[in-house]
Order: sequence, then C-alpha cells, then structure tokens
Amino acid sequence: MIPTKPYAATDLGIFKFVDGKLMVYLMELTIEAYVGRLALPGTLVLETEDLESAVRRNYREATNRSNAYFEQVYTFSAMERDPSRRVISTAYMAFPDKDETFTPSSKYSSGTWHYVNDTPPLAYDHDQMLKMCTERIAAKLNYTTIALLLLPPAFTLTDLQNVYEQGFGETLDKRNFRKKVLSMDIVEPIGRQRQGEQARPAMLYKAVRREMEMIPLF
Amino acid sequence: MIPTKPYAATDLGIFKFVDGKLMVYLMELTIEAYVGRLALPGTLVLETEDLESAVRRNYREATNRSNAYFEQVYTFSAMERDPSRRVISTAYMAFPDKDETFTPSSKYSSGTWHYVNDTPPLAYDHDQMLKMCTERIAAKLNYTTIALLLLPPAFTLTDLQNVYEQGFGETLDKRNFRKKVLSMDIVEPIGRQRQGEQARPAMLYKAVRREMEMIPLF
DNA sequence: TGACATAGTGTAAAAAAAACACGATATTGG
DNA sequence: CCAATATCGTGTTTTTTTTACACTATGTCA
Repeated sequence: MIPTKPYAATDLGIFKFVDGKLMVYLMELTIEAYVGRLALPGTLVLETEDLESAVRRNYREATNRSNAYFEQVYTFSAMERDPSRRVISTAYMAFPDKDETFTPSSKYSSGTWHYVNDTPPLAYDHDQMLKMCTERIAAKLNYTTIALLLLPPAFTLTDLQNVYEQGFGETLDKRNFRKKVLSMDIVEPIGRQRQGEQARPAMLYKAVRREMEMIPLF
Repeated sequence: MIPTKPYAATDLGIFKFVDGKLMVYLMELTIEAYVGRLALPGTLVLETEDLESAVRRNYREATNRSNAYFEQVYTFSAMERDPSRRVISTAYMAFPDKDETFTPSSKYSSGTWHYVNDTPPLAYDHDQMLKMCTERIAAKLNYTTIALLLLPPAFTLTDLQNVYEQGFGETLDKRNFRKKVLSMDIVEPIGRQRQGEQARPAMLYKAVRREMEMIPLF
C-alpha cells in the first residue's frame, strides 16, 4: 500500500509527410543499456515544469526549433517500461510549423528522419508509443485538418491527397478529392508552382488557417 | 535542473445516462483542505501498480463493483493542481457494465450521482477533468458506439436517441434515427417491453456487442 | 371509457458521394 | 528541336445517402 513516486517523463513523436509517406524523427541513444538504439526524443519532467513545458523544452533540445503544434497522446505506465527505474511517461506528438532541417543540441548525439513503416525496433516502449501516435493521426484525418499540419507550408493538392490515401490505406479519385477540398475553404493557392519536377509543375497551396480544425472531411 | 518525482494519481469519471441526461458519480471529500467538496473518485498509484490497475482498484473502492469499460482521457500536471504536494494525475472515464446501485467502500464517505450540467464547483482541477471527459464522450458519439455503453443493458430506441440528441445539442428525426440505427446491426430487440410508464410501453433493445466499436453514425 | 402520452411506421425530395477519361503543360533525351 | 514521357488539371452522370414530413397504435390514468 505504498504510493509510488515515479519519475515523470515525456516522449515526443515528431512527424512530417514526405514523398507520400509519414516520417518520424528519432534519436540515437547514448546511455549504456540502449547504446545505439533509436528512440523518440524524451526527457524527464523537472521540478519547475508541467508536462507541456517539458515537451516544449524537449522539442527545442531535440530540434533547435521552437514552434510546432503539440498534442498529448497517451500516458504509459507499465511497471517495466524502463528497466532501470520507475518512469511514467506521457507521449505527445508534434508537427513542425516550418520545413527546416533540425540541428539537435548537444544533449542528443544525433536525430534522423525515418519512414514510420520502416523503423528498427525502438528502445523502451517506444514502438507502442509510435503506433499510438500514428493511429491517432489516422483517426484524426477523418474529422480534423491534421493533414495540413503534416505538410510543409506550401504543398500541392497531390501532396495533400497522398496524406489521405496513405492514412486511409486506399486510393481516392483525384477529381472528387479536389472538388471536396476546394469547396471547404481550408486551402488557398499561393500562385507559385513547384519547380524542378520531371513533369508539368503543380500549383502550390497553403493552409488557410494553420491550426487543427474540427471539420469532417471524408 | 532537478527532475521531479511527483505522486502519480488517477481520477475517474464514471458516467451513465438517465432521464435524457448525462450523470457523473462524485465523492464527498473528507480531507481537511477540501472537506465537504465534491470530486471525481481518485487514488494515488501504488508502487506495485500501473495506471490501469490503479484505475480498476479505484473503481472497485468507489463503487464496490468490478466491471466497466475504461478509457484513458488526459494527464493533468499543472504545478498547483494539488496545493499540498506535487501530483500528476491521469484522468480516465468509466462506463459501468450493469445498472446497479453503488455501495462505496469505507475509504469514501459517500458517492452520489449528479447531472453533469448541474454540479457544484469540484475540488482540485476536477472541473477541467469533467469537461474533458464530456467533450471526449460528445466527440466519440460521432464515430463509435459509445452511446450503447452509457445506457443500461436494456434500453429503448427513444433512450438511445436521447443520448445522441443530448450529446449533439440538437433534436433528431425519430423515423430517420430508427431507420439508421436498425440498419447498422448494433442493437437487437430483446422481446420485452418497458413496464410502468404512463403511456404505451416501448420495446426494449440491447447492444449486439457491448464494446466500443468504431462505426461512423451521424 | 375517454383523455392523454408515448410508440411505431414509409415515402418522396434533396443533397452528397462515387464513377469515370482526356487534353494541357512541363521536363527529358536523342 | 522535337518526340516521348510524366504529372497536372478539369465536368458530368449515376448512385447512394440524408433529410423532410404526419398519422395510427397501444398502453396508462383519472
């Protein structure tokens, strides 16, 4: 009947959509038990922080950037999730607000982008966390504009369609897709075209509002 | 730069739907700082437990029953959420599997059902937790069979319609509602009728599967 | 036994979703 | 420079889904 006083931690799935596939930013661990293994960037919560502050600090330390959309996903508390000590960790996901390369601070040895469907087994329970994040993203495609957060600020309608097709695991009709998206007032053309493709360049669009909105789409 | 080692806790919103309104089970606190105030039933997580175990134990202690549907909702970590000590608490919601009166164990002074829209200000950050739970329920009405979990095992189609109307904040057409629900293979008549009403008795139905299913409804 | 309250039922119009194909425009390589 | 290639961008018809709408049935209660 003794209450536990675990460490509180957060782990962060940072996502973006590239080449028609979802990517996640992973760190190479340096601690002894897991040396060389990959994991979501994570940190212990400090005495002066709440979870969200810890998540934002973690994001800054891992990426050297400061702005992103953050969302709490799930709290993991299995007894043995960290073999060395009791840690209860709350997983968040983040979508960067710009398309810039990350330069992790010295705390982390190195961070790299990985296709979500092609990651080696991760440390701790991070495979489970990653799965929970991707399921959350897939679910939110149905009733929010989360897709717009996964893309860079300028994207083509084909890019956007790829996000949905990937998330739903099915192909969509191009004309119907565009009709729907354009009727919804969530994207607007920015007048420029994508350069350097090996075919006719596509118009670039941007999100009308770069927040997550609750709008049923499909 | 000192990691915090907070108490880990869980608080539990237990819900049912009665008389066309959502109810929540609240406890009267006995501890000094909050004597007489109402709160969600909650408990510290023990050294030997993960969160879900603590939630189930908490449910047993608060209700003297053991079965329910549980779902993690959100983790609350604001620095001052418990003025006396650092506690990070994960809110869960529960839907009892039967319609029985609760008899809380001696740990709690007393538990009572309250209409969600008619609760006094709760202790700690439990108003926030309650809001988060009800928003989650309202959201899930759109794409799951959560409504079936809020009702007792035998219910009428009018009961079910009330859940949706209340959750959506709008009235639905009776014929269209029944057409849709009956076409979905989620409820089946149990042959009996509700007794003791002051009008024509309605047929009783039960959920075909008493789990939460992901099915878009409206 | 009549008034009252809620239960239970079908059809037609409107809206939304799905199916479907080809000309336009850039890049690339011979 | 021109032909081949790759992706872009666009409308109409059919089908499906959703919405609108009103009366009879069957209990209870005074």
